[in-house]
Amino acid sequence: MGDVPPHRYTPALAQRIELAWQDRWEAEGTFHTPNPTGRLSEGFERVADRPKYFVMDMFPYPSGAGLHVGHPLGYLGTDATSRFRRMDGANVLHPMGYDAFGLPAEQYAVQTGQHPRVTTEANIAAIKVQLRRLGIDHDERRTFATIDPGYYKWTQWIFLQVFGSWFDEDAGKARRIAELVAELDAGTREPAPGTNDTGRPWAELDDVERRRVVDAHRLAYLHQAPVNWCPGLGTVLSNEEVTPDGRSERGNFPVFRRPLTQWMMRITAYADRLLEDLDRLDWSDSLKLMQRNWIGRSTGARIGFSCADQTIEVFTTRPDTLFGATYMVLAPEHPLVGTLTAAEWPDGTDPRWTGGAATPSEAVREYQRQASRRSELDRQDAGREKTGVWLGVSAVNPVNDRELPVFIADYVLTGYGTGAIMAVPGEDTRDWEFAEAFGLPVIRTVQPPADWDGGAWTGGGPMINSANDEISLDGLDKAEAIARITEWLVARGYGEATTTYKLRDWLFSRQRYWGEPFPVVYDENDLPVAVPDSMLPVLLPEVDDYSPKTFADDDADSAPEPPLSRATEWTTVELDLGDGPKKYRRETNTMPNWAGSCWYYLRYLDPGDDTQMVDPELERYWLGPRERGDVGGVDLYVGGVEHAVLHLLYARFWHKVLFDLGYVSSEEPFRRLVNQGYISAYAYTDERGFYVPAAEVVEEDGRFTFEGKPVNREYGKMGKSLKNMVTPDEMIAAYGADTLRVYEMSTGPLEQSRPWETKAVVGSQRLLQRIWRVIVDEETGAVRTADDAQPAEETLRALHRAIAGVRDGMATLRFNIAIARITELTNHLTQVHGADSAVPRSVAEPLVLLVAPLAPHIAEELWARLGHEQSLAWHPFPEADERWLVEDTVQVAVQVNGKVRAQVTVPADADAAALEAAARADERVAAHLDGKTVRRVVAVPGRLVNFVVG
RNA sequence: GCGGGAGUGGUGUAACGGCAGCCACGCCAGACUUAGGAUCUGGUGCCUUCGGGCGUGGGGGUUCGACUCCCCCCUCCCGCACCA
Repeated sequence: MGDVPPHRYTPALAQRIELAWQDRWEAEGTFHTPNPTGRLSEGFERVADRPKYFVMDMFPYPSGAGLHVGHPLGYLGTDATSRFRRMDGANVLHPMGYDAFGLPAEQYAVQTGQHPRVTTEANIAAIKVQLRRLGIDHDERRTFATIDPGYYKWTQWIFLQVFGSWFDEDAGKARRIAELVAELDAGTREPAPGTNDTGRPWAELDDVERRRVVDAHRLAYLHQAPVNWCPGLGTVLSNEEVTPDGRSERGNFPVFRRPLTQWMMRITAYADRLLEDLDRLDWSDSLKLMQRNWIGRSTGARIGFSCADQTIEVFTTRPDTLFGATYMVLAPEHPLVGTLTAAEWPDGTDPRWTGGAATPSEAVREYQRQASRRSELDRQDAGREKTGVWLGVSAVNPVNDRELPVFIADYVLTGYGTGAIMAVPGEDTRDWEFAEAFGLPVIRTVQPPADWDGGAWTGGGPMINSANDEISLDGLDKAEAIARITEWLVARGYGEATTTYKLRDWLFSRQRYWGEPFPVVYDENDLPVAVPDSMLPVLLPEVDDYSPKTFADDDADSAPEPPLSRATEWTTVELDLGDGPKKYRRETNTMPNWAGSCWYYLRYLDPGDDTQMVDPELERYWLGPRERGDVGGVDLYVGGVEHAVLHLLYARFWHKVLFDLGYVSSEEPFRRLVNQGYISAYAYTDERGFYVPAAEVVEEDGRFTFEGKPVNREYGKMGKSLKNMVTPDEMIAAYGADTLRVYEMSTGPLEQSRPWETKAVVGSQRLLQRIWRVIVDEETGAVRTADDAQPAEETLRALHRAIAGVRDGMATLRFNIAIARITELTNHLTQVHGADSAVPRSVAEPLVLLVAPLAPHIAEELWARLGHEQSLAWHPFPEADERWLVEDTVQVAVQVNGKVRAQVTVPADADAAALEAAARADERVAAHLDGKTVRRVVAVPGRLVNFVVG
């Protein structure tokens, strides 16, 4: 054991410093953020003239799985940002809460045999300890969990606002349901299409019928439809929670379609606004694109084809190709299939069309059976051979009376458009493939290029073969042709221009225990009734068995059984809802776990407010638009890209409803959003393919060995199964939290994913040790700065360059470049001022402040040792002085034909002529120019000179 | 298949259209040391006949000048995927 100087910045010293400062921050309420009004407004006068800055992480889900060093990455990024903005003069709100309802928490609880509240709260406590140990500057007064009754009371309240609203298509916004009723009563509005099954006028309906009509308008409505039933989880799932191969995102269980009555949220009403407002957000293009794709708006036309005495409605984005339709296809599940199917095959039916069956109905039945069995699982295979059968009938093309045989085929999906298509093999690849397989004709209506060698031509070109007695599209381009034919179809009553979306309404019911109960009861007519606000929250009852009834994974015929339905004392309730005490039946489904995360950012503003969801004045202050046309919202929201379509779409939807109803002044919840990268790690397998502990693998000459035996290196997620997990606790024990923070932030821009490399962490520790040594004498512990010394000019330049660089890195979330500039400054100081030359205080102090957002504990400690009594958390961040950013003299490169041949030193303000003269005076340049003709000279002041010679 | 993003030393990365590789890891050498897995200093893209030459996935182009802009191609990652 050698002599470590007694006052070196060792891991042990780092621990002591960190724990002490964490205590002090808490005791002094250093990170308490004052609100402009209300119960958290103490101290606001201190920050009243500051701009506000609301920075947030996607809150964690305390699932109980172990935390590794990748988890805090985003939190460290927002923490550095929050600390920087606070020092730089903003009133910063940086809160944290916990998303604690939902499947994983419940599953973990089931595994451990404990009540989900017990395990969830224990997990939350564990995360809190870790966040505190990392030194994160959350305002702990504002924390909450979605399972707190004081929180979910307002989740339920928001549900009731959604339930109490309808979407007025004319106004393009949500309105109160009472206004709908008033307009229906007054006769100024008719029920929306599809909301009145009776077919009788509103005035003639009885109370129950009227309520059914009204309920069908609501933004939250009960709907019987095929849903994603997951027997393995014992619950239904939203479309967003089902993977493309028909499995649950959580748990990877098979999912089946089966009809059920469930709560839905009418997010489709907001499809256009959700799509269009993306343009107003400061989000990455890739994220916006994911949302655009999910919403999936496509414009086209709806066209009716008559077939027997029915009309087959199709949706197409290419009405211009209508003359090229040669057959039609319905989805196997299409409702008209039964009615349209002919009694028998006409003579001479192509055997490929019959599926080998004796009659059309037999063929249809068999094909439907196959299709349902195949379901989602291998429908994904786009390259599969096209299959289908003919119904034995033909429809008529309204444009030319051509007979179009009608097929069913599983390449047409029930859920999209109208579930039926007109097939145009000439211009659609899928239709071409089907036509090939079934021997159907092709009519080209777009002229393919001369060298086109067959197949569907989906590109542009002039229209051909597209004329009848009344209209000709020939020669037109696609856009004109679409406009012309749509006009014709509308005029003749054959169709209309229309828009469809991939986005479906949001399935909002879950047959689970661990979620928010619906604030809804059912009356004697089985119609839903809102629980009055005064009776919120509807508390989640205690039950003996909170685990859901699950089934064999593949038991498609099983039916959901919500755990709450077993709480028989709870499910029926006597209430007086204004017409005397009556018995009601409670809703036994619970909300999906997305509900709680849809609006939590609003609750941070004052989680203790029991009188309202959010104080409008606080919302305006923290989230309101900054200027006309601004969407408002959280100033910086950091989280994983996996929430691109789930949480972020749902939260935007709720926010817009709240905006329409006047509860919030901002149009969007998250103004700027950044997806932090992931930390991955190498993993190693031995010759048997088993994972070996990654920490014990050694590298020699590019070879990796474990216990002397060679192993294979893989790269993947960090976790127990790959035996490559590294925890924050281990790293903090070995280096301290500040080192871990600096290391994680130094490995790249926040958005970037990166590999973990434990052996590189020491570099960050060395940096902090050097900074420590700049200020503290390792032998005596005394502060060794020179209080009155004037820094050398060179040192001042280094300092101000560092300040400018750190500010740039902080603003752009590229903490790696901020750290690089701090390192440069530190290295400069250690070089200029060796062991016996003190660093001027006027340089040491700004250095400490620059480091503070990234390594706050060591910075506070050094700041205190420099004699400051106050925490530096609120101290102004250093400003770069332009004077020291510009050099008096600069080195410029001299190029000859673009190649650097020399460096010359010139005054910084030297003009082009002076630059050229200086360059020509350099002997190496002269040598390169000797005997050649200088054709052109490019001299950029302060940058370079380039001689173009011939 | 469609759409998006990215390819820079052994590694993570950095470079307003202007000196490619800042900073760090690793590696090499030295200093202080009984010692070094501490610390400090120096070096470290490749090739080289030591003049220099070549280098940002490949190939073209624009430009006095391209990692950066444009076109084609390759590879990897992400998203969507029979969406009419």
